[in-house]
Amino acid sequence: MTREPSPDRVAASGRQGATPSSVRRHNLGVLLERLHLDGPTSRSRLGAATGLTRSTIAELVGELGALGLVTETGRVQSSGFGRPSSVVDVDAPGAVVLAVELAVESVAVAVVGLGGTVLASERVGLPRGTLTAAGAVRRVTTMAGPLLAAHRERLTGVGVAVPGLVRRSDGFVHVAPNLGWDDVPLGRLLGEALRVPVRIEVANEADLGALGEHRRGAGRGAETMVFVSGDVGIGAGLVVDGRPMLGAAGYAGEAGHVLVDPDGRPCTCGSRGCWETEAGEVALLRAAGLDTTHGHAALSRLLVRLDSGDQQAALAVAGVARWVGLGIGNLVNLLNPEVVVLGGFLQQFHRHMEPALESALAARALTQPRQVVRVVPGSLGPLAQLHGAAELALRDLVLDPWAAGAG
Amino acid sequence: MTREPSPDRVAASGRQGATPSSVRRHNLGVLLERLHLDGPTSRSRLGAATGLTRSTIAELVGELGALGLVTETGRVQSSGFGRPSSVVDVDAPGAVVLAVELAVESVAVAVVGLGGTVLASERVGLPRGTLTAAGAVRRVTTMAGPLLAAHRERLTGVGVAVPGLVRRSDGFVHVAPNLGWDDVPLGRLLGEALRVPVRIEVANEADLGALGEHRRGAGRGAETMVFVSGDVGIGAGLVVDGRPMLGAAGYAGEAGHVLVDPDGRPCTCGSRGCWETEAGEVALLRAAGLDTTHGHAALSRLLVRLDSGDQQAALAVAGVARWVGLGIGNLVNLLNPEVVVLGGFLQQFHRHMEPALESALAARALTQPRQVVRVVPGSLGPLAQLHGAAELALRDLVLDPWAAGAG
DNA sequence: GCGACTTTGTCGGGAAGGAGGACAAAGAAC
DNA sequence: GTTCTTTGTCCTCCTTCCCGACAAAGTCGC
Repeated sequence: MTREPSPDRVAASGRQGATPSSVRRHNLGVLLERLHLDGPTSRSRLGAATGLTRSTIAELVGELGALGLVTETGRVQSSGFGRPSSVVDVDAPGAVVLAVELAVESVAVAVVGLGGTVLASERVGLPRGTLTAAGAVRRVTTMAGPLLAAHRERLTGVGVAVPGLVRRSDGFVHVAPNLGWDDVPLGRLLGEALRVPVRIEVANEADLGALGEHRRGAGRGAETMVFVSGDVGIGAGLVVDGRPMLGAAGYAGEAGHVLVDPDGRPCTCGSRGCWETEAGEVALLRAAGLDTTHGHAALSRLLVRLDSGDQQAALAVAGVARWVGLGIGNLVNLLNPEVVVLGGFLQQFHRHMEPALESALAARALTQPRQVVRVVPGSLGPLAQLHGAAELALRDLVLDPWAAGAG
Repeated sequence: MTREPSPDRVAASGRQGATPSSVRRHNLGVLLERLHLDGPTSRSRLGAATGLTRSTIAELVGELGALGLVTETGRVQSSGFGRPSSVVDVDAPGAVVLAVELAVESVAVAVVGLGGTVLASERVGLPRGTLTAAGAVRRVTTMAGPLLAAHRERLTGVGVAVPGLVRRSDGFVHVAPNLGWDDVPLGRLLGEALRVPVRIEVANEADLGALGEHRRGAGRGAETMVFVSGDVGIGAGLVVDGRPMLGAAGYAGEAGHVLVDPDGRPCTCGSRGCWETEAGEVALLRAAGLDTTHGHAALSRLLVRLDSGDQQAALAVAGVARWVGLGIGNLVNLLNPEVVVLGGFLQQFHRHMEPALESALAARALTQPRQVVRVVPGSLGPLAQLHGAAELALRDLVLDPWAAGAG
């Protein structure tokens, strides 16, 4: 019987001790993470960024190359003087993941490589409220097949975004109100249908949107960021100290159900005066006098009206924008983020909402934090969640290339 | 000219590479942190917790002993079988810090050693509103002198808790509304007055209360925790992934100024309907028909009434407790903490507030998170901030014993 | 009480990884 | 073309931890 690495050694919760071999793994991870997030650089810049010497960088880059994860291509003359440094970059198709987004009115699937390169993708629209769990699994399987064809060998993970409360450990969806799902073992179902020998990570849509915008979009480089996703409901994804903040059970970021008005309208959650009842899609459509049951189509009509200078529509949007600003003020006072990134319909309507939003925010947010916070629309649009799902699925590999690459 | 450790090597923001010597520093830190937080253990348990071997533990413990930070005393027979393991513990007076709390009605100073041992402490009460910045500095200096006498040699830091917005880098107090302070360079002033050759860390009172309760009190071991400090205002300190969450500018946790009622009373911050106008000390005293300007004394009278079964007082407290619960519901929905720890007057009144608070919370918090969150009174009482200040001041030493011990 | 067994501490040898310095290579500036 | 600067490679050395053997110090069963 071969001795496993002594289970009682791993049991403890606190920080672990470091060993020479863990140093190597750490350093490989640092290098790959940097390339993955910041794109190609020279070896010398890698050295400067990590504090490692040229000898070490050379050996580490060599090992990453042997694992098929990075390539060294041309040269760059960079800072004028001296010998040009050779450029090292991730080998995008060297390790790929399948990114999936299950949304209320669409399903999207993409194959994403290292560095966040989208190698192939497809999105299909659906009438709202028609996506069953079984249907979603079938659809994802069908769509993924051809996209994966060329990459099956190098598939290292699957990431799935779902608009609901998810248990990360096994991808169990406790509830997804806007899909009408309850207690769906999505991780297991997808595993059985996809038949891929890799881990399937399921996570909340707003959390992955936050991850996507933080790594690849408008929140890039921020230490602390809040992503506010305006879909049917409002959800938030939090990034703290550069890392996703999930909460004890993974349910952090339910900003839509923060109380903003004790006398407000009843909410689907059973309470009343929740932020999303005042600032959500339904509130916006109702304010504009539009049918509240047809989502994206109605929003598009509203956008057209705004662009054509419809004063009544502008007023309706400003009224909702005020509530959006008040709610963001709450987030700012509580979390003091560097940047607030807006997703979903909040991103689409940002330029129309900005004045009312900013003035409500200025009234609510304490003076000092107000000086630093920026509220910006996301830059990835509907791809934010897919990029987040890809980042989630790639995480193990990027943090520990040797362990993940060997497996 | 001696070469500094090459500044451009440290410039980068990302994760740094590891070297053999950084491994040693990391491991020393892991060991000391574990002893500091969890108290005395056997060498073998240290090994099991950190994943390091006996040989390594022996050498590391030896080095920590040589630095005067840990001691090996008796033995313990622990698990019956086998040779008893010798017990290793921090040497409490081996490294001490000065912990200071500047509050609205008192000033407290303590000398705290490794492991959180309070070696000496003193607190003096003050009439509300009489503490000037100069007065605070003078008083702290006077109080610290005799307390420090026996420990000056081993002083490694100073931590200061202030009820205001503080810039951590240099201890500049932007504003402390309840002290009536604006733009006070407290860090510099204390440095000039105390004349100690160590770093002076100034931080927000609620942030340090959170740190104290997390390391030594009711939040021990929690990965995610919210500390709600009910003083004149309401402030929160957040712990995320076991570490303090400060926000981009260090102003995170201003929960008192989260909007809970658009039609609420005007707040000192210039807005209206903030949580603290409905759930703060003033709201509580007003609801009970007491003078709102005498703080602690009035609160004590109210507590006496409650204990004597005064129905009117109980009703007034329940009314405020409802708002406390609603606000905590917001924090829970947003952050999904494992535990919410109440400090200040919220701790004192917890048993009287509990029913109304819990029922309001249950109505607001989403079902799922509600299953796991606990709302408990702090266990350190007025010492929470001092313990937090001590932890802050000891942090550098605990994380890197060699570097800090050598300095 | 005595031996068997178990766990812990110590010591010496070994391995892994990164640092440092010498040297060659590759361009820019003059 | 020469000089200067920076980069890449190679080799040796140093630090740190691991491993295995052995001694030490208890408990348990008889």
